Amino acid sequence: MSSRTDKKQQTRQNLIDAALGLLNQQRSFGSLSLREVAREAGLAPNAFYRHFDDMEDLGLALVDVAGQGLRTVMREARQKLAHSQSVIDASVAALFDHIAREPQLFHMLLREQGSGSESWRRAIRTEIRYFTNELAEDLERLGQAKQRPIFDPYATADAMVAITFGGAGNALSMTADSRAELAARLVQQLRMIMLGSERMAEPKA
Amino acid sequence: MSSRTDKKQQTRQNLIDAALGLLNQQRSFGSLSLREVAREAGLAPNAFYRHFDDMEDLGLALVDVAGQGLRTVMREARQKLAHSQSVIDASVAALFDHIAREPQLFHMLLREQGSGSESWRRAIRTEIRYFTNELAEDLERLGQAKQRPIFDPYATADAMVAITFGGAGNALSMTADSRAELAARLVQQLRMIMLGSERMAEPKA
DNA sequence: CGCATTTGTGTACGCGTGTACACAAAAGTT
DNA sequence: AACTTTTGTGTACACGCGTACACAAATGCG
Repeated sequence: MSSRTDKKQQTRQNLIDAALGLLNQQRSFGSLSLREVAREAGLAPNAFYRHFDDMEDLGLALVDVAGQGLRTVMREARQKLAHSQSVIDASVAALFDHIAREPQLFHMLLREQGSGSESWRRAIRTEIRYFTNELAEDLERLGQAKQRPIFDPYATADAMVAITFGGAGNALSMTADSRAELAARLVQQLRMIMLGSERMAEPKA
Repeated sequence: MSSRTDKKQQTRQNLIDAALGLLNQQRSFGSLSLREVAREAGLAPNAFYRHFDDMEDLGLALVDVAGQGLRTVMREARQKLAHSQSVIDASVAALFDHIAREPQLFHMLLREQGSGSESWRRAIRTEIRYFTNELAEDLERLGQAKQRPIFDPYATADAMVAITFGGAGNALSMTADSRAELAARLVQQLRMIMLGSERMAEPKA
């Protein structure tokens, strides 16, 4: 069975890839047209409706794909952790690798948090919160292991994520060299947050 | 003289206001049409060209307006500084005031950093860098005054700006209550950065 | 096989778009 | 007062858009 199901999945994927292919610094998802995406995917405009209700529906699918990719990166970063010097170095390196590999997905996730429909924005925020929560747990566990607890793990993780994603968003339109500089500065900034959070957790103060 | 010049400036301003009025969470600047803006401003479509070359030109004007507003807020924050407890509290409060007062301008500046033409993005980045540089100077001066120097003032200021603007971007789609919570967390996070930066500047370490 | 379902095509529609052109009314200039 | 310049209008065009409808080809199922 499922020569048909397979093919359907395939052209669905083609539509997703087509949309991603059209996204770059100049173009936001909101400016893509249904016909444009269908054309890019080699389909008649009407065939689009066999796979998605409308462009918003496609957009939600894209957020989903991007979110899965992000979570994969997190896992990779944790695996590398054992062999690397610090969580921070490993995480930043993994993230920047991912960005270099699939910039369009990040473009979506980072740069269109503020546009689009309500459900669209909520989906993106959910993905990022997911990311933040897992980092918060990591930080807390790590702090206990090191006997150096941190202050308000969620706020700390949130700050780190904000810095990292903000930086990553800027990295999208940079040369490889500038990216390396940015990554180095990011590491410093994350260290500041880490140290500051530890300091704020110290008794007395 | 200049009954004409005045009137021209006036309708130009009308076009700018019309564009801002059309911007909200759902609508990005890139999705506005020339006709739409002209309509909102009570003008025939063609009259648009008497004031701007095209929509991109209008966009650059908007960035300019937003940037001026931002710098004004900075100055206000510095003036309040003397009467307030900390730079951080004062700055965050001033910024959030401004956001509540003119959300559309911030929507533009914060949420469309990553879309639009090259010149558009560069203009926005320039405005933010301006902001960051002035903060860096403040931090350095303050550190010397307190005998508590900070580490790499620019990187520190950059981290603070990233956090603040990231938070401010999220605040745009929040209720007043949530905003207050967010502002409180922001203050904590900025303190972390401050403390961490001071720690990193400590000799030996 | 024969019929039903699914996936995709072609045509057609009404609409909003950017913008070109010709023109009107007002303001500035001499 | 006679002119030029500036600001805005009205009409018109070709285009891309979303989507409705009728139909073709392939696949799945009895």
